[in-house]
Amino acid sequence: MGRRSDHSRAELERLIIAEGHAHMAENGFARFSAREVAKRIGYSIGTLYNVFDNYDRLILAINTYSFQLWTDHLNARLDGVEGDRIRALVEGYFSFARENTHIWMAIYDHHLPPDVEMPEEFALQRGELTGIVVREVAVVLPDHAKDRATTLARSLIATVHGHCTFALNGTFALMGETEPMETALARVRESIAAAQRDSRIRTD
Amino acid sequence: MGRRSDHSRAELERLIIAEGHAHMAENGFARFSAREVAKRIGYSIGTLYNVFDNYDRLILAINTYSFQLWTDHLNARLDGVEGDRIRALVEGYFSFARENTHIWMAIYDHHLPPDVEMPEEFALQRGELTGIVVREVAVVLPDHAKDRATTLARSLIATVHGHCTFALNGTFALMGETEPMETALARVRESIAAAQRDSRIRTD
DNA sequence: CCCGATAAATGATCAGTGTTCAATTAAAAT
DNA sequence: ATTTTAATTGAACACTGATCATTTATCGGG
Repeated sequence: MGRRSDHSRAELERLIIAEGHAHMAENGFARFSAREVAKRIGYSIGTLYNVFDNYDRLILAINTYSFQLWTDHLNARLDGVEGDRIRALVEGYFSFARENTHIWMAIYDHHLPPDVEMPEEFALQRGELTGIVVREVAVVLPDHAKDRATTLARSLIATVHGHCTFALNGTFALMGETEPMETALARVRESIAAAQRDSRIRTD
Repeated sequence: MGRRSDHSRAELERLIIAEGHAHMAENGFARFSAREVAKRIGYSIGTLYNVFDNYDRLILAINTYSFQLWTDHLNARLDGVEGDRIRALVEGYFSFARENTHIWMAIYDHHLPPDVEMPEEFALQRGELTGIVVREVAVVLPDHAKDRATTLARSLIATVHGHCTFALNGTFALMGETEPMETALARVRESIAAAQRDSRIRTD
């Protein structure tokens, strides 16, 4: 058939991402299939490849959408929390991963081949999550240490990420660790406290 | 052909792992192929599937071998270091990952399906790496806190792992972080210092 | 109203994958 | 020499990502 008025290019793109996302949630990265996504949306593989011209760009779009949901999840968790916003952040990181295991893992299971590049718009969307953390870390740092917020935030994300990874991939279970989230939070607290102390020394 | 005297079962197994490991190092998890490994060792796919009766068990064997090399790498790095053994540990973690990117990533790219279980021997081999870290962490903790070494070590491995992951998968580059290893070491130092302080308080 | 022009959608086709298993082959036992 | 045993094979199957000539529908102009 030719042009079908029931779906514009943009709509089709969103449809593919939505259905691809659902398929990823159900099957995970290893069993994901572009053909299956095509079936789900009721189009042929050809059409899917017209919109996303290769597998990696499709996965990239789906994973970027996951980042969007993750960002929303974090913001929702933070909204209205007056006291311990750092805890809310760590809990939000973990709970999204726990409630969307396949989705979360797919983000890190996929590695861009060197010949495919990340669209800038995607990189920006992914960066928003970092932005949230940077802002919250900045709040708990003393004035004279605010400039360290970005560096520290990136590192704390990595710390929490490592704990979250081991929690979901079974490494912690194998090691005997039973409360990964609380452990991650403890590490984050220690590093923030150290940063607070550091700057106090320099200010006194 | 029937039984060929040139390779015993055990030898064949080692040959497959060795050649599979080399193939993994060259191509990475996504482009790894059992067929290609069969070609490399000069046997048919059938033979390969007689030794490792599915793909996951083959990858499991290759990745466990990687853990063995990683453990050796860490021990070599630690050997003779009198002063800063914690730094040696973190540097060893990173340098192995950096020098064996595909190999290291494959360990975490592969997820065991629920119906395939990890052989106990493999789990033990993988646990040795943790053992090294636990011992070294115990050394720097005061006597009254030695019992916390295991818990803390697991958490510190996760911390370093998170930083290493972001260093290799491009997340840190995207964020602007340029010295992931030193950053990871800083976090580790803070947490060890906190553990040392904690126990001092309880002992005073 | 019809007819090109344009754009969207198709699916057979290709090269590759993991996996299976009846058939083959070689060695060992009798 | 013959049977038994075990290792090895590779064609076959159902799938995958990717391609692209072909078909199909819509639209603009005569």
